[in-house]
Parts: sequence; C-alpha cells; structure tokens
Amino acid sequence: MFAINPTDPAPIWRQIEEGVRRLVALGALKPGAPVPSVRDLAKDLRVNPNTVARAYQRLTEGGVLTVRRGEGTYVADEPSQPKRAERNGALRDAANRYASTAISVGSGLEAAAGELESAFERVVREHRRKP
Amino acid sequence: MFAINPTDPAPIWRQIEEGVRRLVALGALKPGAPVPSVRDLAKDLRVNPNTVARAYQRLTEGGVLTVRRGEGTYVADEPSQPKRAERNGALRDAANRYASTAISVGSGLEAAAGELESAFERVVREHRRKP
DNA sequence: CTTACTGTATTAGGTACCTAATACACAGAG
DNA sequence: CTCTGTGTATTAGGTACCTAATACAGTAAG
Repeated sequence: MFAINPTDPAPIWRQIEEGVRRLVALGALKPGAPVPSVRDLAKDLRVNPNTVARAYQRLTEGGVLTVRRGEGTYVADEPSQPKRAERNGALRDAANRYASTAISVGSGLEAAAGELESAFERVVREHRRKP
Repeated sequence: MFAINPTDPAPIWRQIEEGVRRLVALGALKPGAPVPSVRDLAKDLRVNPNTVARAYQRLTEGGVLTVRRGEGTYVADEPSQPKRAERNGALRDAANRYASTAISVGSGLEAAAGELESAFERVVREHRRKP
C-alpha cells in the first residue's frame, strides 16, 4: 500500500493519515472502496494497531473515511478535500521546509525543482503499478 | 537571525542546526564570523540553552563551526558542505516528503513547483534584508 | 584577583509518541 | 449460538525530546 519512513520526524500516525489521503487524491482508493482493517494494516506496516486506529479515527473525523462498526472501514462516498485556505497553508509550510533543507545542504532552486519533479513521477508511478 | 517553527515535527535542535547551515550556505554567516553565544541564541529563540548547545555541538562535529573554549563559537574557516552523496540523499528525501504532502492535499506538480519558487524567494529575501 | 562572559556537563521532571496486552461491543458466516 | 473479524477503549512501560536548575573549566577585561 505505502511505507512508513522511520527517518521522517513526523509521527507514524500522521504518515499513515497522509498516505491514505494521498491514495484517495490519486484515485487509487475510490469512494466506497474498503481500506485494510486496523489490524491488517498494522501488521503490513509492522506497526502497533493503536497507531493505525489513531490515523483512521482522524481520517473519519476529517470526512475521508466512513466506518461501519463491526464490519469495516471504507472511503467516504464524497471524500472531503481540504479547503483552499488550509490546502494553501499546508502547501506553503511544506514548501518552506523543503526550501530550507535544500538551501541548507547547498542546493539551488533548479536542483530542488528537478528533484521535486522526480519525486512526483516516482510517487505517481508507484501507485499506477498496482491499481 | 531565524525562527523556530513549532508546527514542524522536526526537533528544535535540528531546526537550529539547519538554520545555521542555511545562513552559512547563503553567505549571511561568513567564515570566521562569530555566532551568537549559546545563552544569547537560546534567549532570542525562547528556547532552552541545552537545546542550542546540542545544535552547536553537532555543527562543530560536522565542521561547520569551530569553538574557542571560554571565548565563543565561530564559523569554521572552511565550512564543510555535505558531500554530493549525502546532499543528494537528503534532497531526495525532502523532495519525497514535500511531494507526498502536496499530493495528499490535492495539489499538482505545477502548484507545488510554484510554491517552492515562492519559498525560495522568501527565504533569500529574508536574509538579504539584514546582512 | 575579581567579575563576567564563554562552552560543557549533570540531574531531574514533564510531555508526546510508540508499543504491548487486554477487554468490550458489534456484524457476519457456519 | 459459536466463531471470527470488525472498530474502539484502557492501562502500563519505554524512549526521545524539551525544560529547568545547577555546576565546572576556560578566557578576557577591569
């Protein structure tokens, strides 16, 4: 499905949350489709079930997932996207972080932009492989 | 000098380390120039002196700073830059993270690249202001 | 020497996160 | 009903990080 990056300082539950949002945004997870059970995904990612549960709960509160108790968890019929304000804010924050680390290691805008393009291709290709 | 971002999941000492590296890479801190004392920078960033000390220690081990005990800390005469392998690795990692969050909030490559350019301009302009 | 500033080290306490081990309520299959 | 698999909740323990309060060794200036 996706992987956890141990070097990423972000908490694991946030990585899971973002991973699911990414799959939904890419269309790899379509509305109504089931997502792995808490225990299955936890076993797959080699992570504690509680951590996955926390991510699922946040995604449910955020309107991305819907849960049918005792049965399973599914992508919401109309998965909510972040509003423009939040999206721009989050994007700006992430861009600042990326620019900061790029400059700090001695890279320029061109190198950073090129690596970004590669990263996009990599992510998209990775999720075109198993639709 | 620079600011600490509380929303950044990265540890504060790492943000400080990256901030100093950024200033050195931008030329805002030139070789031989003194950096603020541990206590001064801690007071400026409203952070514990131990946290700043940890960052300075890592920067010293990394060859970016040199310390004259009892006198102060200075930018190394020839500040070491990360080797190409490490730089590319770090840049690739950062690009992956940025691309991941961009996609997860529903943004495309164009929007991400545009925001990246803005971020670069912002950072450079911010450090051209007080040379 | 005294004072004031450096970097460094130690100890303690608090918070967030992750793990582990359970337990409970609900839905579906046999 | 029994069994299995859902999501959810609770409790405990460990680690990393940050803070706070000191203390020590070295340098420079009065």
